[in-house]
Amino acid sequence: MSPKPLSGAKSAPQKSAQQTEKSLDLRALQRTPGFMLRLAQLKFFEGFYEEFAALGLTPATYAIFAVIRDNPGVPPSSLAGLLRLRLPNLIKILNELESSGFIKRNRSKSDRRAVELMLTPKGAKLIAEGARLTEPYNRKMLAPLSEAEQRTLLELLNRMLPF
Amino acid sequence: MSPKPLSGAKSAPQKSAQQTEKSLDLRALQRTPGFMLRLAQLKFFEGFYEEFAALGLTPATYAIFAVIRDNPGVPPSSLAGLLRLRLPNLIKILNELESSGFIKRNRSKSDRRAVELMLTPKGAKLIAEGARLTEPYNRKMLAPLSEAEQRTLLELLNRMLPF
DNA sequence: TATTGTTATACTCTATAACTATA
DNA sequence: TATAGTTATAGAGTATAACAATA
Repeated sequence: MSPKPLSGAKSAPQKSAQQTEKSLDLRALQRTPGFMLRLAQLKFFEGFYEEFAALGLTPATYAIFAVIRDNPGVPPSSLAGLLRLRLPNLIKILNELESSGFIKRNRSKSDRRAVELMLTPKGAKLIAEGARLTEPYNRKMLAPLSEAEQRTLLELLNRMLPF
Repeated sequence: MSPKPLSGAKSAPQKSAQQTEKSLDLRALQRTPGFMLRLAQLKFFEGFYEEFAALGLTPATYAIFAVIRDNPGVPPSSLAGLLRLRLPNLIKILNELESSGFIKRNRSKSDRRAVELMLTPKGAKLIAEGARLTEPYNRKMLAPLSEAEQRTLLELLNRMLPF
């Protein structure tokens, strides 16, 4: 199947005047996976802020909470590597989450340099509430695709990445 | 560029609380399209900077050049809407591209507020050189997928978005 | 000496308000 | 008055360097 045609076809050779947004030739960018991925990611992030604003969750904090929930004791360095955040930038977020009472830092007994991250009950409650919004949010974002296509998209993204 | 495994890869077994990066449970995030899209986009952008650094192109300037090339006379407002950039941020980039001699601004005859953007020969040459790198770059980024899967991914992304 | 976490800081990207010149 | 473009500026997000504590 070929990429969906534009809302307006390429306007013939050239009018010397300006183009309106609807009649632009965007085919080159539509065939550019990096550009389309950026637009898709923007759509998801904008939708996320709308959907999760009431809980105060951002895409970054949602991911942080989810990883700590599923991996209690995970150290900041692993978390940073996984989420593709630089450690100093993650530390700033962790400081806020800890001072707000959502997470707790324990020093490892076996290596006192290491930190073990845990959710507090307050943090666990927050991510549980967030998780309840996740399915309808994803469904809304992926609405133009059938359920089979949604699964295919997710599978292809996973295969593209070194997980 | 991939998150490097922590060097603590000693054969010593881990304590119950400590998680190494390799043994983390990431299934929740792997099932989260927004997170996977972010990782995929990061991969494409990092690869882009490596591949196009010699030309001085960034993902943003590449897209700007491509749209002006295919739509000479396009106004900044349409370009911004299309690329999901705020107009003031686009203007800054356009100022640099113009003072470097890659693009030209013409005032519209019919509406003297409006600006028509064009590539200079220097700009046309640059995007032509960039376009030659595009196919091998995309192939490299999408290497884990078959060609049919690459087409499917692109089609699904296009269908997800309001083009 | 090397590693984990942390602080400080700079740079890029993005967002908002206000100004200009035309309409 | 409204619109296209522009400027100035503030805020996120992201990057590197250096330090403290521990190994």
